[in-house]
Amino acid sequence: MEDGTSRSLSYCESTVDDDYDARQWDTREDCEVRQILDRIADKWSLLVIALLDCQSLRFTQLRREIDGVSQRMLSVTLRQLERDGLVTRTVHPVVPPRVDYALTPLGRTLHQTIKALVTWTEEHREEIAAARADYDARREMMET
Amino acid sequence: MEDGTSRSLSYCESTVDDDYDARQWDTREDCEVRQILDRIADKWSLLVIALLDCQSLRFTQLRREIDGVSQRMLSVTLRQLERDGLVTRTVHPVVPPRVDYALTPLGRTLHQTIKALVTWTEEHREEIAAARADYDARREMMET
DNA sequence: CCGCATCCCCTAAGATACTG
DNA sequence: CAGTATCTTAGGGGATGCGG
Repeated sequence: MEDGTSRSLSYCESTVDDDYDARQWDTREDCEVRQILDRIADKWSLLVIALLDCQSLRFTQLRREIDGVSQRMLSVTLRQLERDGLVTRTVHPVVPPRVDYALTPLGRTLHQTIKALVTWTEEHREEIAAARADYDARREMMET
Repeated sequence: MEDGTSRSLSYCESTVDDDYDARQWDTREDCEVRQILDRIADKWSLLVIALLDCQSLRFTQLRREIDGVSQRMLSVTLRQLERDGLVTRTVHPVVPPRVDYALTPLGRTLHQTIKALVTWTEEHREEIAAARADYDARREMMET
């Protein structure tokens, strides 16, 4: 886990307590936290995890539920989530083929957090819509 | 807000309480929740909000903190966050110019949720790393 | 038929240079 | 210093193919 660099401030819950630095965690692009964040904060990953709560869903079901996803991106996203140990992929050797996707226990812990994000969005969408309208109106004023 | 379609299940906090359907919210691509989610779950937006906790930061400070971001994407991201009412942009008319970015009260409520996501990532990064190694090892086995 | 992998195309992100 | 304008590149969408 340790790399050789001198800047080893990765995830410092650390000694500094009252020094409220913005960077409490490693912000380097190649750091593990950033990589994982980039993955789970992904547009499609988020939706997949949000949908796979308790139930398991088939590929086509997910495709139907997640409006706008291409089969390629869904495939890639599921593969990545499987690799990260967040989703299980179960192939049923039947005709026509049937593949079920479900959350792992680890994925289910993440689901809680994701759900909080979705809930936040639902609760504040009107405020955001208002802010956007306000911003756009202001800009229109400036233009003229 | 209402569109004419019959499928009006957008954001049903609704009557159903124990019916645990996967799709409790509108999954349509053009729906407001999806649009906002795509914005705040964005790679760079997430990091900006995570960094702007209590303090305000200047453009260049953010650029330094967020390793790997281009000035273009940082600029675009900040503009979007400002439009969404999550971030304030304060221009100080001095030479050299100074622009401070800070979270709005609304943005601060989102920060809590974002922080939870970062915390989750930090807490489970070893599990994910292990899952990845396991997955890769398996695939290597299959190949040979 | 379903679940993908592969191809091609195009938009959108990244790097660089330039301006108020 | 804090951005915009320009060019390049790579990642995502759409169609096709194919194995099961």
